Order: sequence, then structure tokens, then C-alpha cells
Amino acid sequence: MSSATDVGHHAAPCAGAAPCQDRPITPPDLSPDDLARIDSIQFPTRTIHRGETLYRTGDDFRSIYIVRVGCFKTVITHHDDHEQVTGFHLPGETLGLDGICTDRHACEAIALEDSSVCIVAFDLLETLCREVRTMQHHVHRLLSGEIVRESALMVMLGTMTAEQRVAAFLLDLSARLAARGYSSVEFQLRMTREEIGSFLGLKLETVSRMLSRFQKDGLIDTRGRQVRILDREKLSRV
Amino acid sequence: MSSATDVGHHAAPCAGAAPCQDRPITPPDLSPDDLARIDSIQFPTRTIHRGETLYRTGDDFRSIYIVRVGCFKTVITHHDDHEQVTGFHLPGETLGLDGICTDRHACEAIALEDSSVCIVAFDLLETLCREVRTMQHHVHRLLSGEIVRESALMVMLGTMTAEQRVAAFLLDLSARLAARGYSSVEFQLRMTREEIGSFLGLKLETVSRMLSRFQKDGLIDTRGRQVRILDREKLSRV
DNA sequence: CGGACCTTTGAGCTGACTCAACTCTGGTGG
DNA sequence: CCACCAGAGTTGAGTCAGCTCAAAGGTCCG
Repeated sequence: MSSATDVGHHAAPCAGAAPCQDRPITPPDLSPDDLARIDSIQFPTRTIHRGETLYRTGDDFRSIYIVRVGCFKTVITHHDDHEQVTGFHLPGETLGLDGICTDRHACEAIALEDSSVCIVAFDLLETLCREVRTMQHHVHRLLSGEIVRESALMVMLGTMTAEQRVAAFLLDLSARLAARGYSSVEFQLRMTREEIGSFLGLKLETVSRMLSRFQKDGLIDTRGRQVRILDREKLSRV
Repeated sequence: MSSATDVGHHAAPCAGAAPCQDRPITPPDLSPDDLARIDSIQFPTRTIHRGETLYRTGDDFRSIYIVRVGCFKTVITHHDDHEQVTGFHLPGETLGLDGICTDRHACEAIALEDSSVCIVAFDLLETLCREVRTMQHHVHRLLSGEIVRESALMVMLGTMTAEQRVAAFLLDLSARLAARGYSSVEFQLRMTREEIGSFLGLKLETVSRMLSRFQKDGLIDTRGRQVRILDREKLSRV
């Protein structure tokens, strides 16, 4: 298992963690033949430094990306200046699915720390999906999963209080880190309070106040961007 | 073109309107061979009366549905009782994509008026997508389009005032009706103020107040659920 | 060690909510 | 044909969660 320090930097997935390095989008339960077929493909990678963008709104859509290392935010720009964060993307997660429908990216993806992605050319992926049924279904699940996740977010934005949103945000992050082999208890936020607020439909001061409240009530321990979850039970019942 | 009365009841799409009846999910630009292949399939239909459900949360996922006639809402049930509307679905639009990722439906679809859907068995669709490349891409676009639409909704819920949300809701509905060959100027809301509010993250009183305000300011003309858009320009600049 | 950026905390304000009363509409039955 | 009723919609008055504005720490990095 990773040490707390490593985990905080998203640098060391557990041994045996989910696909990432060389098999970015391999579905589970693949037949040996199909596995060989997919393993034979070399997916290129790309490094994006903190603050740099992976793609911008309106860019031609050619490929989707799997985060290997690091962390991204996706942002929609409104009326020229005002921008809203629509998601955060951790290692193992997918970026760029929004581009399929119009052949142009509908948002901008920005690295929150020095990061690396695996590039999956979309026409190659479509070919693969026509040849390998398991792969096809895997991609359909991926897309559908994104839809379900966004529906859940809409419910959050539509019904929850500021306190509930921040709690839900921490728990969601924790669960996603756990799914990728990182610690679900202690981690480092890679985003600012303002970015969290933008994502949750809150102002940065409100996010800060809620974190302070959780701290005071003994639900979490925070020091800047370092977060330790002390009472998951209470946090989920906020 | 349809008369205003017909339009109000969603009963008469224009001649030449988007696919609906016998070719529920036919992509554009299909080769004659592929068109013949897809045309040979008989998709079953199903009638759902007002207030009845097409599928419920947790139901086995077998197929997706294309609305032929009528109107649906999709609802997520939270903590047993509290429920939130996650979307409205007009003729020609798709229902059930949320079920792919877990093989179970993640929400409930309820008819807002007597309606009819076309049933597309998902394994058949996947087979078709493996055989017909154009169809495959069409389905990918469909899924991606849903993701983009939901992102836009998240931005709305995260940043807009009550007034802006209601205005955006009316304009969105208008545009979608237009896309299916109905009037974009005058139409009948099939949902209650409460359902609109649930969808927009507002209370029914607030929705009602905003509609009254638009009426007073001469942006729209409403009489119960009948809506006529008088000043689209101003409405979009609210 | 200086400066830019991020974070915390306080004080007052306001848009949307809550609660409540009243009206309108469509359907039902006497 | 009208009376009635239940569900839907409108409108008003008061409240409060989250926003705005402001000022004081913290932290990171050159």
C-alpha cells in the first residue's frame, strides 16, 4: 500500500490497481485472443504541466484521453470571461467524451498538477469496438456511466445545501481515490477553494466556511489542501 | 406546417420532420445497403398512459426507447420519498441510456400525457453498431450529446438565477420542439410548475413568480400551461 | 525576503424559500 | 345544468442560507 505522503501526491497507485499505464481502456473479462489484439496496440502518451491545457473548447475532436498521472479540471467558458468547473478527473478516469457528438470539444481540460495522459484515437477505438464485442460494451458503459454521474450531480446541485454539497464532494473524491488504489482517508486536494466552489455552485468563502465547520465538528482534519476524513459516517449523514 | 392548436398538443409533426415512426434511430447519410438492413428491422412499440411508468429505478436494462408521441419526465428518487426530476423527453428523443452502465435503470420514466415509445433492444443495437459503422458513430454521438446536454444543465444549476433558469428552460423547450417540427413560438407545457421547479432546482412558487414576471414584462404570454413566446431576444438576455 | 495567490473569518445584504391564503380549472355527480 | 371538489396555480409577507464586501493571515516560489 502507498504511504500517506505518496497518496497525497497521487503519485503511487497500489500494486494491482486499476488499468492505467499500458492498457488504458482494457475491459475486464477479455478473451485471450482479444486481449492479445488490444495489447498489441501502442497508445501514445502526453505530458501536460500544471496549468496547461490538454484541449480547448472548439478544438477538433480526434481522441479521448485516460489520465495516467495527475489531475485535471474541465471547464466551460460562459459569456467570454465567466467560467465554470464541470468536473475533476483523477488517474484512470476518462477525458474528452464530450467531443464525440459535434466533432469538437465542448469544454476545456486543464491540468491541476503536472500530469500525463494516454491518448486513444477515437477512430481506432471505434474500429476496435466493431471487432471486439466486449470492448464495445465497455465503451458504452463508460459513456453511460458519465451520464449517470452527471445526473447525480444535477440532483446535488438542485437539492442539497452548501454543507451537504461539500460533504458529498469530499466523500466522492475519497471513493474515487479508493477505487484507484489510493487512500480514501487522507488525501491532498489539487484544486483551489474557488474551483471547488465553481464545481459545486458555491462561492469560495462558503466552501471555506463549510470545511472549517467540519473541522470544528471533528468530521475532518484539514490543513490547507491536506484533508483527513475522521468521521465518514457523520459526514455522509450531514 | 402544423396549426397552433395541433402544436399545442404535440400531435402533428411537420411533414419531413426528424425520424420517429418506423425508423427510430436511423442515422443520416446511410448507404442504400445499410439503410435496407436497418429498414428490415421491425421495432416494437409500446403505449404508456398519462401517469404510468415506462421503467422504474432498478429495473433490468434491456432496451432503450425513442419517444414517438407524447412526453415523459425522468425522476430520481432520493431517500425513499423526496424525488427530483432529471429531465423531460419530447418526441424523437431517447430514454433509458442511463441503464447501460449497470444493466439496471438508474431512474424512473413517467409519461406526462398519453404517449407511445419505440422499443430498441440494446443487444440488437450493439450488433447493428458492429456491422454498420455509421450506426455505431450515430449511437456514440447520441451518448455524447447526452453528456454535453447534462454538462450545460450543471452550469445552469450552478450559476444562474431563478429568473435565468426559467427563461433558459422555456428557450430550451422551444428549440427542441422546433427541432422536431413543432412551433417554437407557442406550445403547451405538459408538466406542472412543481415538476419544472424540481428540474430547475427551484420551488414551484418561484417558477410561478418568474412566469408572472415575464408575462408582466411582455416577454411571454401564458395562460395556465399554454405559453407563447413574445420576445425571444429579451428572454435570452435575462 | 518579497510578492502573488490562496485561505480564513467577520458583518451586513438579498434572492429564493417557507408558510399561508386565495383563485382558477377541469372533471364528476346530483 | 349547476354545484362541488381536488389539484394546480398565483400572490403576499416574513425568514434565512448563502452571497458580497472587506480585511487579516498563510503559503509557496522565485
